[in-house]
Amino acid sequence: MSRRLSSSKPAEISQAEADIREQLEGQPFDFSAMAAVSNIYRAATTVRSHMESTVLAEHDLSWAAFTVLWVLWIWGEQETRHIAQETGSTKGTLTGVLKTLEQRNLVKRTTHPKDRRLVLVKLTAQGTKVIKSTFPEFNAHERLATSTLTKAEQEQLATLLRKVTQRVSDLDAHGD
Amino acid sequence: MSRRLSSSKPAEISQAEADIREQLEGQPFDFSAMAAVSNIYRAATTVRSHMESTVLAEHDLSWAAFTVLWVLWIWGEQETRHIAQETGSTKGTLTGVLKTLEQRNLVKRTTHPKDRRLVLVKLTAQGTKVIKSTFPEFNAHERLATSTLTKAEQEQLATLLRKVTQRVSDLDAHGD
DNA sequence: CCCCTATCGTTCGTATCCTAACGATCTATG
DNA sequence: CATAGATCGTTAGGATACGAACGATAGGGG
Repeated sequence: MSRRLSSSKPAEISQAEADIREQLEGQPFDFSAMAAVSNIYRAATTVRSHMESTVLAEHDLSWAAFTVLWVLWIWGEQETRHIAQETGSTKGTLTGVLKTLEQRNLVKRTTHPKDRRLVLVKLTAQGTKVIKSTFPEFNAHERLATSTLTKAEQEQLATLLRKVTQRVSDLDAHGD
Repeated sequence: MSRRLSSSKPAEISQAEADIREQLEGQPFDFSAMAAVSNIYRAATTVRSHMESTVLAEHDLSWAAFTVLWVLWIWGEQETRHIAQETGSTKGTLTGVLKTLEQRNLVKRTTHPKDRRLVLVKLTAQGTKVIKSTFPEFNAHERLATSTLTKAEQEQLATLLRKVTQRVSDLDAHGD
């Protein structure tokens, strides 16, 4: 929500909490839940924009394009709908990304031989080359980004985040 | 990066790691760093879209508009540049958001009396009413989203994320 | 007192991404 | 077989956000 909730100075965070409680005039509210959500969002935008302006810019790839190449690289030829699931983007978005990637000769689209509604996507030799050279650099930046955490903390961070994602997905699905 | 890295099934995550290592052909890479970053991004988009489609849609507010109102509510009248810092959006984006909010009579813009380059923004009575009614509901959803974590885990999550954000900000600033 | 530089908010062009509507294709049912 | 319903990818339109360029304003140095 606000930079102050992501501050590295504990005093500033405490002060922010006090400021909020003052405005709320005694109404109950969950500060730790708010701090967690705020920081998820802040960290995500910070990391993403860092990646886009460094590694991805060098290789002229958008975040979405990189993710698509990566999924195809690791798991091979995929139907468009599965790529959408894996990358977390919608079909509509994917159409545009795949169009661009195909124009740049990084992926190849073919209609499924058994079901002509489906489209199969796979890396070209050029696409394989690009992702093979981009990924190690990308991962090096991920390593840098998390280098102030111990390995155990990195794993704990991922675990906690999975629980949040899972919980929200359940809420969206069941609507309760 | 991929849904599989955010899976709630440990076996699926382990399998994903194995698949990646296979493609990498022995090249070293940092899985826990990747898992952490992937899950930050996944959690952020999941939570944000949940908020936008529930609480914020009901009150007809975008994520950015909500954040602006919240900052003004807690910390009072602000210069535009400070709002940009707090909310983490650019000046250009903010101009648009503020324009919309002002048209809806939720905020009021005035030029700074001492420095005519600056624009001061504050909530109107209507704006105060809107954020006062929206925030408790927003916070309730934040509480729901993090309800599978203990309070200590929520705090730990925020702490770890702050370290990542801080680290990446430092990287961007010093360029090393 | 007058430029030179810096800073602020706005504007404009561009990129990304989502939703809704659509046509093509497949499948189940009778 | 024929047809109704479901599913897939594409398209079109709109919302959001960023960065660069710009005009207005302020403050320091000669």
